[in-house]
Amino acid sequence: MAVTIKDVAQRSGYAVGTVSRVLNSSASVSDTAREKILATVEELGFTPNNNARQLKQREGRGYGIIVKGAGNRLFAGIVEEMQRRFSAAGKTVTLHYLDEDNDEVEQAVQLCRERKPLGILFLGGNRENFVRKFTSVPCPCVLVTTRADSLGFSNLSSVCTDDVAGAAEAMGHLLDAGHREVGVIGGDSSVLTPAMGSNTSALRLLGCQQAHLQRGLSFDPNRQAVAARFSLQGGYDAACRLLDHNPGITAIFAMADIMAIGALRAIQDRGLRVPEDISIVGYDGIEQSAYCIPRLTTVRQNAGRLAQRSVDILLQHTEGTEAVHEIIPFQLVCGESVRKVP
Amino acid sequence: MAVTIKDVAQRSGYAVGTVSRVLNSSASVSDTAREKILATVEELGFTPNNNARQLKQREGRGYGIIVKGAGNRLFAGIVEEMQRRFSAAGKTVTLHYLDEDNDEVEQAVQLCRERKPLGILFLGGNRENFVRKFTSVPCPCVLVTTRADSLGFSNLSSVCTDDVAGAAEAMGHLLDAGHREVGVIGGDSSVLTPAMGSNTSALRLLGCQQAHLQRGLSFDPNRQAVAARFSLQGGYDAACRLLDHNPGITAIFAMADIMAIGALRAIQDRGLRVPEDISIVGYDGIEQSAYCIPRLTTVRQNAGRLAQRSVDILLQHTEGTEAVHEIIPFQLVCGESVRKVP
DNA sequence: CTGAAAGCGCTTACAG
DNA sequence: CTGAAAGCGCTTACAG
Repeated sequence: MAVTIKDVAQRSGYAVGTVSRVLNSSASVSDTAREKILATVEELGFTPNNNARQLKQREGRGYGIIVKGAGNRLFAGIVEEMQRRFSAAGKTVTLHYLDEDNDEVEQAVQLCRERKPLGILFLGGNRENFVRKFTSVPCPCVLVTTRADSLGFSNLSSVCTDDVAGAAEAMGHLLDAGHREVGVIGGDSSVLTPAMGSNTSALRLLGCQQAHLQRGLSFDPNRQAVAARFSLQGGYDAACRLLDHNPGITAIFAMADIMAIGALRAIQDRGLRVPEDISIVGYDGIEQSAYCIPRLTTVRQNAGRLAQRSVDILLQHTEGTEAVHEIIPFQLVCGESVRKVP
Repeated sequence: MAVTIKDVAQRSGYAVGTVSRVLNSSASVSDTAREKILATVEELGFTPNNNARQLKQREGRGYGIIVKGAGNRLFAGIVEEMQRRFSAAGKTVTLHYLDEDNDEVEQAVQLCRERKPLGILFLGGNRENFVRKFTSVPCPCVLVTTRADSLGFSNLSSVCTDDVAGAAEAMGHLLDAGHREVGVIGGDSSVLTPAMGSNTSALRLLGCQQAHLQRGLSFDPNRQAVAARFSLQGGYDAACRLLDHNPGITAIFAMADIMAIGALRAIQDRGLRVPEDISIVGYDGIEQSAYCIPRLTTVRQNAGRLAQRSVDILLQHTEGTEAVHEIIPFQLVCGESVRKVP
C-alpha cells in the first residue's frame, strides 16, 4: 500500500541497497545514482518506515528528551531551548512526555531497545527510579534539574541548580526583610533524614533551615512546613493549612511558582493581601510568575543555561568524555510579593 | 543483547509462534502453555520489540492522540480525561505532542504508516492541513475543538464548542453590563471574509459582531480588534496596543484565558485596575483562570464532556458508524473581572 | 492447540 | 561504486 524502498529501487533502476545508502547518506554512492534516486524518492513521495529502519539499525542517529510532567512550565522553557540547541548542532531529537507517575527510566530502557538513541536528556527524573533500573540504559544520559553525582553511574551526567542554596536565598530574603514566622510549602519533605539527599523538596527544606541557622534563628519544619502537590490547587490548599495552623505567619516560601500562585489566591480569598499582610516567594521563575498580580518574587532557575549545558554535555559525552555534574547559578528575582517588616 | 521472543520460546519449550499468541492474547492457546510462557516472560523480563511488532502487524491495537501545543492548558485538561476514558474502555492510547508550527496531519500519516492506530484524536488541528493531506489518513479520526463538518471527510468526525455563540455570549455579557467600547484580542482575524469559516479567531470575531448587531450596536473589527499570539506575552502586548489606540475602551474580550491573563498584567502596569477601570472576559476556562487576581470571567469550554464525547465517538466510529459532528455546550463563568457600568 | 515457515521494510557486511 | 543476500524480532496464515 504505502510506497517502500523497493518501489524506489525498481523505479530508479538501482538495487535497494543503493537506495538505502543514499537515504542514509553513507559514503560511497555515485552522484549519478544519488541524483536519480533522490528524484525518484521525491516523485514517489517515499518516506522510510522507521519500524523497519530501527529494527535493523544497530545504532540510531538521534537523541531523546524524556520530560516528566507535560504541564511543567519550567521544563517547557528548557525543552524549547534544548531543541534549538540540538538543531543548531545538526542533530535530530525526539520528545517523549510522561505523566508524573510513570517511570522515566523504564521509558528510557524501552527507548534504547527500540530507538537506540545516541543519548538521552531527562527532565524531572526521580532518583529512586534511576537507582533501581538505570544500569539497563546503555547510552550517555544527563539528568537535568536533579543532582546525579552521588548516584555514581558512569554514563549519567547531571546539570542542575543548587537547591539548598536556592532555597536558602529565598528564605534568607524573607528573613532579612524582617519576617520571623515563615511558612513553607513544599513537596513531600517528611523525609528530613540522612537519606534526604535524594529529594528536591528535602534539599530545599534544608536550605530553609540553613538560612535560619546562619542568622541565629530556629526553624521547625514539622510546624512551619507543609507538603503539597506541585500544582495550583496544591499551593492553594497548603496555604490554607498553613494559615489555619500558624496564625502568626507573615510570609510564605513556596517551592514552586505554580504553588505560589495558588497560595496567592488562597490568601486573597481569606481577605488578606500580598504583600501587605503576607509576603510570598516562589521558586523556578516560570514565565507566569512575571504576570501575577502582584508580580512574584522568585528564585529563577536559568532555563536557557540549564538547557545549553545539558545538550553540550550530552554531545561531548557521546564523543566519549566522562560524566560531569554541573551546577548552574540561579538568581533571586524581586517582584512585588515581599514586604519589608519595619 | 536484549531478550527476545526467541529466548522465551527456547526457555519455555514452546515455539515462537505460540509465545506470540499468548502475548497477543489470541484465541487458541492451552492454559498450560499460557501459564508456562507467561511465567517465562516474567522470569526473563521480556518486553516485546514494538518495531518488529508493528512492522509485521497489519493493524495496530491502540489509539493515538495528537496534541498541537504542549503548553495549552485547555488541551491538557482534555487529554487527561481522554486517557481516563480510553483506559476505562480497556483501550491503550499513545500521546504525541507537536509544536504549533508542525503539521499534525503529516504526523498522523506517519503514525498510520508506522503505528497503524485504530483511530486518532486531534487536539488543536489546523483546517488547512486537513484539507491538504487528510485523504492519506485511512483510520477514523475526530478533530476536537475545531469544526470539521464542512470538510466533508467520511472518516473525520468533530467535537467542539460553538465558537460564534461562545464569543457572542462573552461579548454580550460585556455589552449588557453597559460597556460600549470593547476591545478584542484574538488570533489572526485579518480574514473576516466568506472563507473565514476556517478560522477559530474569525468565528469568534463573528460572534462579537453578532452580539453587537443583536443589540443594535455597531462593531468595527479593524478598529476594535487586534491579533495576537495565544500566549501571556501576546495578550500583554495586544492589550497595550488596544489601550494606546482606543483610549475610550472600558472592556476587553480576549479569545483565550492565557491572553486575558497577559492583558490583566498589562492593564495593571498602566496604573489601571480590573474591573474598576477596564473589564475583561476570557475564553476557555482553564484552571489558571480561577486563580487570577481578580478571578477571570470566562467562557468555559467543557473539557470533560469534550473529551468524553470525542473518545466515545471515535470508539463507535471504529465500529463502523458514520462521521458525526457534535457541538458541546459552553458556559459563561462569572469571576471578578467584569464591572457593570452604571 | 501448536509448530514451521514466510515475510514485514529496511540496513549492512560481503563480494565484485 | 553497486548488487545480492542475510537477518533484525516479530506476526500470521498454513498445516497438522
